[in-house]
Amino acid sequence: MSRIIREFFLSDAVSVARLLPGMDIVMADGGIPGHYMITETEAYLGDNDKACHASKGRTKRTEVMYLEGGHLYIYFVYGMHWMMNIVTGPMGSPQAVLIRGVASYCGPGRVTKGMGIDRSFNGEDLTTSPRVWVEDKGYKPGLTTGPRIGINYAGEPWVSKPWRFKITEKQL
DNA sequence: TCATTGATTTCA
DNA sequence: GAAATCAATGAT
Repeated sequence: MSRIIREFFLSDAVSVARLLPGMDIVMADGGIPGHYMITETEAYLGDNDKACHASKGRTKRTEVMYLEGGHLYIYFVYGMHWMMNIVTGPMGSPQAVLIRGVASYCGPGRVTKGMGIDRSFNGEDLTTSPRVWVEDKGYKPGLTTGPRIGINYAGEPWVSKPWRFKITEKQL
């Protein structure tokens, strides 16, 4: 096992988002145990990025994004779906990588549902938590980049930033 | 394509 | 306190 160290998560969100696809999220206790390969991510650059929740200012919900990289940011949208993000960058820099997809699951809402994640994982530290962490399996998949989804409200130039990263080959 | 859904945020 | 918002999904 090779848990990703904190240093990795202290990079900027775009760099982390590029490297995460192909790695495994390992769920131990507290959720549905298993390995979940990340297949799709999106980068959110906090204060610079109008598409990021934190760009509007620090609130109770977004304050997790201001922690240093390696923490989970779990939040609820549309009354149905939990979204899973990994905070990146140093303390005080609200960046995060949204996990849009993992192997065997389709959309972002399904990720957390399938893994059994709930709000108790908000603020979880991936570098020290005994129940969830990320492993690098050494798999370097081909990646496709594209604009992010569901952020039209952010306006240009954010809507067209190629900050979405997806494994080229269809995994199932 | 459209209705549903509920935590969070914002306004009075 | 009450209303509007929203990084989506599933049914139609």
